[in-house]
Amino acid sequence: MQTLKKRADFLRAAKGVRRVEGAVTLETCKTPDGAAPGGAPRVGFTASRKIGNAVARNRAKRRLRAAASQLLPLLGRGGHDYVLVARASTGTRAFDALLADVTAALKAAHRQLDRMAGEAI
RNA sequence: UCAGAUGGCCGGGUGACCGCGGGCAGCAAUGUUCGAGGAAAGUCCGGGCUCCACGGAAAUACGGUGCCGGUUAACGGCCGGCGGGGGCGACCCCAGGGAAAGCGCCACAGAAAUGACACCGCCUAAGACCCUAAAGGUCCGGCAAGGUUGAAAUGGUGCGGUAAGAGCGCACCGCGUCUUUGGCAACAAAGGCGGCACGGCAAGCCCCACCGGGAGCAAGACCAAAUAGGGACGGCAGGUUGCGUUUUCCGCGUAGCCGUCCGGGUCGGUCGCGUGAGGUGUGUGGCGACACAUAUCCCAGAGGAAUGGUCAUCACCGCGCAAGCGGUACAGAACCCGGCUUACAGGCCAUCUGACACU
Repeated sequence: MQTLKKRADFLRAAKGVRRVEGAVTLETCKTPDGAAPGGAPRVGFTASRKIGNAVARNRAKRRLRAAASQLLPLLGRGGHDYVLVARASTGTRAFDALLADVTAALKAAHRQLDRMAGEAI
C-alpha cells in the first residue's frame, strides 16, 4: 500500500470529504490522475501537537497504521487518497473500538462521495 | 529497629502468530541478522567535522570566565584542597579577584548614612556672674556612656580612670601591618608593632587577569529531467525587410529558424552517515577526577520518519474474603562526542551518622 508523503497530498485530502468517528478523523478525496499506477488506494497519517508529546504522537500514528493495514485492503476504494488524523483518544482507545471507528468513518465517507457524485450528474 | 546522609544501579521479563526499518546473501521468491534513552528532552556551555572570511601578531569594542592546585581534546564540567555559613553528627550550601584608581548609589525610619552626627540625654571640675558661707542658679562650656531608628551607626567585653565621659590607660578578642615557620599555592599558625586609622554595594558603571573570527549537516560535495537567459560549432533561409553607420548610393554590422555540444543548476537522487576523544573485562599508577597497558566486542542509521496489533504466562502495585479486575513512571535517536540543567511510578545495592535495645 502506497503512503502519502507530500504536504500537497494532505492539503488536497483535507479539502475533500471529512468524517469524525470516535477516536479518528477521516479525510478523503480522489487520487489525482497518474499519481498511483494500478489504481490502489493511498493512505496517510497525521498527528498534530495537540495529541501530546512525540511519544504520544508516534503511538497514535502506529495504531492508525495497524488499523489501516487491516481494513483498507477490504474497504478502501481504488483511486482514492485517505488521510487518518489522530485525535486525543487514539492512543488509549481499545483496538476493537478503533477498528469499528475507522470502518464506520470509511462507510460514511463513501456514502457521502456517492451522494455528491449523484448530484453532479 | 527507627530516623537520616552520601554514592551508584534497574526502568518489566519470557514465548507464539500477523506486520515495520536497515545491513548481508540471492535474478527473484525468500532467508538471515540488527533495530531508541538515562535522560534520546531543554538546546545552556565545550569540542570534532564542513564552508566562508583573513599577511602574521597585537590592540580597541563586545561577550564570557573569576579562591588555589590538578584533570581533560576542551569547558562555565569534574576531582582534591582553602576560606565563609549551617547541622549533635554523617554531611550540605556559597556569583568566593579588586571598594587607599575613579564616578555613582545607600530608599523608609532616624539626631546623624561618610567631609559622619547631637534629638532625648549626661556633667558643672576649671573660668565669669548672682547669692556675703554652704547648697543652689545663670552664662561660657565639656561629653557621646545610656535611649530611640535602621540591613548597616566610626571596634567588642571587663577593669581602671573622670565633673561627666572618651583606646584616655591596661588585659583578652577583633582589625591593620611587619617578620618567621609550614604549604607548589589558596591559606594557616606563632611572634612583634600600631590605640583603630580603613562602613556597605562591583548582580550600577568601572579596574585587573585569562578566553573567544563567523555560520552551521537545511553545513558541504557530487549526479542531473525541465525552464529562463548565455556561449561554441554546423545546417537552412536571405540580399527582400527593420535598425545602426547624419542624408542618398555602395559597403559593412546586426536581428530569424533547426540540431549538437558546453555551461548552468530547479524538482529529484547519491554521498556526508557512524571504527568512535567507542563500549566491556583485567592489571598498573594516583586520595580522587583520570591516565597508561592489554584482551575482547561491532552496538539504530530513517527521511510523512522503522518497535504496532492480538494472546499466554510470570514479577510488582492497588481494590477484593475469593474468583478476578485495573495499573506499571518520565519520555522517541535525526551529523557525532564530553558536560550541565530539567522530568521520572516503583524498586535494589553499598558506605557512613545519630538514637534506642541486646550481647
